[in-house]
Amino acid sequence: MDTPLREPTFLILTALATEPMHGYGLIGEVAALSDGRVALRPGTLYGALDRLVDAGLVDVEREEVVDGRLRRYYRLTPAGEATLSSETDRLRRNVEAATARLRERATGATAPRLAGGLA
Amino acid sequence: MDTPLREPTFLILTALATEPMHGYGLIGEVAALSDGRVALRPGTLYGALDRLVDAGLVDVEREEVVDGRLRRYYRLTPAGEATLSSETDRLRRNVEAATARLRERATGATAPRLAGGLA
DNA sequence: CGGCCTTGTAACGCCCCCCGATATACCTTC
DNA sequence: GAAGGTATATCGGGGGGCGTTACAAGGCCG
Repeated sequence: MDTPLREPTFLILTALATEPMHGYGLIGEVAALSDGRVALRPGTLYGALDRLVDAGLVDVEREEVVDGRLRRYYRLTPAGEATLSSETDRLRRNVEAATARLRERATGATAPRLAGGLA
Repeated sequence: MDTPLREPTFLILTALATEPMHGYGLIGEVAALSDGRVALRPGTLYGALDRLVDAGLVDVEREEVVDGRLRRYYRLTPAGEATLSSETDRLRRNVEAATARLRERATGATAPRLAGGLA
């Protein structure tokens, strides 16, 4: 998994950063994190969790049965924390670059810094 | 296009925010923007540009022939600027959420705010 | 008792991205 | 002046994450 994380995956890791949660609970947590913008469906969620477990970014902390339903609790691994951290940095740099250029544009500036500069 | 932009597309829009550029030039500009992390290949670039033009986020400003080679200059449209702006906001919120949780975790805090804490 | 809620499973298609190969016309090199 | 490299754009194949839909199974509520 050297591909950059997509939004659903990123938010799942973020949700798990605080404390372990079970799959279905993540649906609500991710929705809360994203102000309701990202509404995960089961197919998306469990597919992503399986991939994350395969990649070693997340593991199963425990399973319990509540009211006859299985609850499987997922937890962020140290590798998952490292990945979330570096992905966050990557996104932050992109946000800063875009913000700078949008601001520059808004003020009508006409002096590009990076453009075509270094071959 | 209500799907979130992926990184290559996002960086292309960011590169175009400063001034119109031709396709091949964008390869270098996106590389510079991302500190060399994102090295677009022609197939990726032009595919993305075609999709962006179809979506109305980018249009062709002009074409010129230099040294017998065609240069097609692409420009950010108002819709493209709006999209880039809102995408940037979205990313910023994600970055802030992840940063907060990672910091909370680093300091060993055990008081989640959003999480279904009372389970 | 019947229907809804909760939690997890399974199968299928789409779309974006990645890559490699190709076309062409200059410019350099010998 | 022919051969090869460079700049610029095009085309087609393939893969992986995500969305979607349907389904299973057992409690709770009316």
